[in-house]
Amino acid sequence: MATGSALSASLEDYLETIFRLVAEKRVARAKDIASSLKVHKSSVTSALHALAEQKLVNYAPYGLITLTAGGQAAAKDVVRRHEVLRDFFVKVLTVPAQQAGEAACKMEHVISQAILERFVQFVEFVDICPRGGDKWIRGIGYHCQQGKTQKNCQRCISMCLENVRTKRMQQEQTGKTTISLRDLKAGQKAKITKVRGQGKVNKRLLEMGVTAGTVVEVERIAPLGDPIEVKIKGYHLSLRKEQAKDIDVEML
Amino acid sequence: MATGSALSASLEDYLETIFRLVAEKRVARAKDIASSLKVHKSSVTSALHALAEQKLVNYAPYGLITLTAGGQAAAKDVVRRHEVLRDFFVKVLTVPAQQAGEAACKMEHVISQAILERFVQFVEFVDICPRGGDKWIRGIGYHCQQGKTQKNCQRCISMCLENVRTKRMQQEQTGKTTISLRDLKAGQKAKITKVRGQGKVNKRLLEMGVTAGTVVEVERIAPLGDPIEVKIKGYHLSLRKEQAKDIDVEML
DNA sequence: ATACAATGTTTGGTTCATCCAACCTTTGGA
DNA sequence: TCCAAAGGTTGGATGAACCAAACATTGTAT
Repeated sequence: MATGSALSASLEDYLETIFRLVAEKRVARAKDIASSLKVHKSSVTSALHALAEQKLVNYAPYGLITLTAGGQAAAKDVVRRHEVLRDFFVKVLTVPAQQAGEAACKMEHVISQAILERFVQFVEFVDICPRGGDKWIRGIGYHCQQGKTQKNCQRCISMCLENVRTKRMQQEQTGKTTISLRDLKAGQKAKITKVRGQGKVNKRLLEMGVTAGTVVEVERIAPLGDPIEVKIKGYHLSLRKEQAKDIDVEML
Repeated sequence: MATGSALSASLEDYLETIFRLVAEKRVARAKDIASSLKVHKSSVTSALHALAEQKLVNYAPYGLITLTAGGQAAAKDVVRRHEVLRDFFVKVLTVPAQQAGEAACKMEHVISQAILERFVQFVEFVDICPRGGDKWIRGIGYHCQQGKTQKNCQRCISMCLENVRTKRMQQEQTGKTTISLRDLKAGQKAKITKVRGQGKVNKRLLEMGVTAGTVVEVERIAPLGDPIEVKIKGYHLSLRKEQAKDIDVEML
């Protein structure tokens, strides 16, 4: 998290691009970085020098370009800001994906930590609160595109209320509302109710934002069910089945 | 709107500051601009040269600093971006006013038109939709501050529904749901249902966003009820009583 | 009126971020 | 093996944004 001295917007862009390229093609080449960022190749060299000086990339002339541990962390932080913003634009403001990405690209460098967390919490709240939910979000979409509110705005609430009631009934029928994170399927969302693990691993989880009340979304589960990829507070996290077992959640 | 060539973030800041200072003290002095922006006074001089070259400020060495018509327009645009963002942060994300202002200051330079309008529409939607409203917003505040959802989230909906019903009954009792913008009091919000005026004045109104479906908020009414200051889509507008008479609205 | 303090401008220098052109390395064929 | 092209680097050069200190102007207090 603490990346030392603040990076310039430009260097953050380079870092982010290298991160994406490495994720995509295993290595980042100066030429690709240049064309991604639409700058001259010589600009890439200078940026690389600057990043190497701050120990964020492993750089040697004509050599392969990779991120150091610190660079990885800094890049992930930038990527997270990007994704949180893009998610918010797409999911809440219903902006087309491409536009959302472009906007996120610029805003990611200037958004403050506090506001960013609020965006995350906002999305979480919409997920959790029965007055929010996807029907409401669709209502926003309609409003934005048509410039007016849907006629059935009121009926919408009744439907929503009914949904809440139905869900509660289902929960009462199955008897338990709390299950383990391990038992979720890909794509499902849930709210964390308790983190039962102990020790330093647990502490690391807490630092990453895995705390009671947080909304977690399962992104992918590896073939044998072991590394479980989840998204929490805009972060992508990879959990072991062992860890997931000790996290209690409540379906939304 | 069309400000010609895009201004740099820095020049936008200077423009905005000059605008605020002029609004506040009638003249902008280099020293005040410098202290507002926390830059050296010599930087102000160079910025002023750049702005004068683009015909945005009236500048003569040692002379008074004022905005040209174009500068005024450009500055208003920046201020609008600032205010829309700040409003969103404060009203929707429940960020403390000062933080919201600081964040808006940075983001105002990089936000795209499209996203900005979405922010505006979002706030409008929350105003209009019975599922949104201030109770919901307070719910977000609670969620953000406490990290968890209010227990009475469901009860909240019922109350909201009741409010909607009550309001509808009130409207039925008074018999008319549509009144003139002229009849609103300061602080009241309403949704425009029809713009009855004609001619070029009307066209200008339409261009400013005074169209059916838009939410309007009365900010201030001058002593004799004539210039009515309203806020529409983040813009501050000053309307003559004559014009306001021809705008039909529906109380929210 | 004059001196001077407050304010504004110029000049020279720094740091970024970028480009261009010329110059090196590397690498994959012929 | 050798060499060309593809890729990467270096060394200016530019322009934006800034600062510090020297210099210029203005208005006002005596």
